[in-house]
Amino acid sequence: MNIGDVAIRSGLPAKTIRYYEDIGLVKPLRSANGYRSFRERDVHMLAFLGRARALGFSIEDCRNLLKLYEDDHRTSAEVKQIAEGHLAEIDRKITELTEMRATLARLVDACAGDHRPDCPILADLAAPPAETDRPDDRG
Amino acid sequence: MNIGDVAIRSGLPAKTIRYYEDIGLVKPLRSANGYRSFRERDVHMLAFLGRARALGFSIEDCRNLLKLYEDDHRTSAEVKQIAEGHLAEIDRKITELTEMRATLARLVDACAGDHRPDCPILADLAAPPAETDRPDDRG
DNA sequence: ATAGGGGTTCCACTGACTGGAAGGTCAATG
DNA sequence: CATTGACCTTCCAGTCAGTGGAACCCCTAT
Repeated sequence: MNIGDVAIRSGLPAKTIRYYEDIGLVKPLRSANGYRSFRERDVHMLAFLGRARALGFSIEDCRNLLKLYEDDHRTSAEVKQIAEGHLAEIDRKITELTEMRATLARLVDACAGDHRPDCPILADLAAPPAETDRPDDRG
Repeated sequence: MNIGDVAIRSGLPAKTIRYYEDIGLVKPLRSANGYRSFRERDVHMLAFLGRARALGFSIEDCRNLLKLYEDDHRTSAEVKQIAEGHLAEIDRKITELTEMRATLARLVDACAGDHRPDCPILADLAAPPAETDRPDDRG
């Protein structure tokens, strides 16, 4: 099968598939005319990669997951460890974004958004208020 | 002031400060020996940039925010628009990550994580279950 | 013969830095 | 006066996961 058909069947752009070959994730055969020739197994692997990437796994995670997938002697513990690591990373990102969101939403809320130049958003970026809510907070 | 002191005062690595000069965000003077010479205003701008970046604003957003900050004729509406755009982007990312998290957590939960090779995580990546919960679903 | 719709390689670019090499400057010390 | 060490400089390469484009080859149909 040529790359165009594989792109359709795997849902990945042809460019991405070539890139995945470049970095050794798939190893399609070559036809006499130099075209890549994909077997069913390759298409399957590419679809696997597409789904793993959609879940946010890094390419290196994908490489390891694929290796485990192809390994009859794997243990589910190995797979789970990768997934848990990624889950922790996702949680870290969500936390970070949620904190950003809270600050930003507060500032946006405080901003009139009118024709005047006064702006709490810029004021905060220029010099965020010290945390002196409580009288005893670091003096 | 030399770049090392500015790095300490602004909280940004010297490398980053040089990069910010490279892309035109700050324009420090130069001493006779070729060293960058930062004024108070430069330090102030770099701290501003550091806080804007910490809120996740892109460099281009930062550039525009800084321009507005320095512009007496700005309107808070312009600032608010940038912030709201960024807020929407953050929300988009949180949504995306939350969806990934849900799927991944379900799979991790279903995985025994033991010595056996059977693994629902790999099974899902290989071929996610079709959405045929309801009998009439595209069946 | 030519047009088109495939395919190929290779290079450059993205964002926002970061690491490192090779070398210049300066204050303090022996 | 030479040297050490901490600072500074520029420039190049790498990160991550692709994406865009140029220049060119292959195959089929007309």
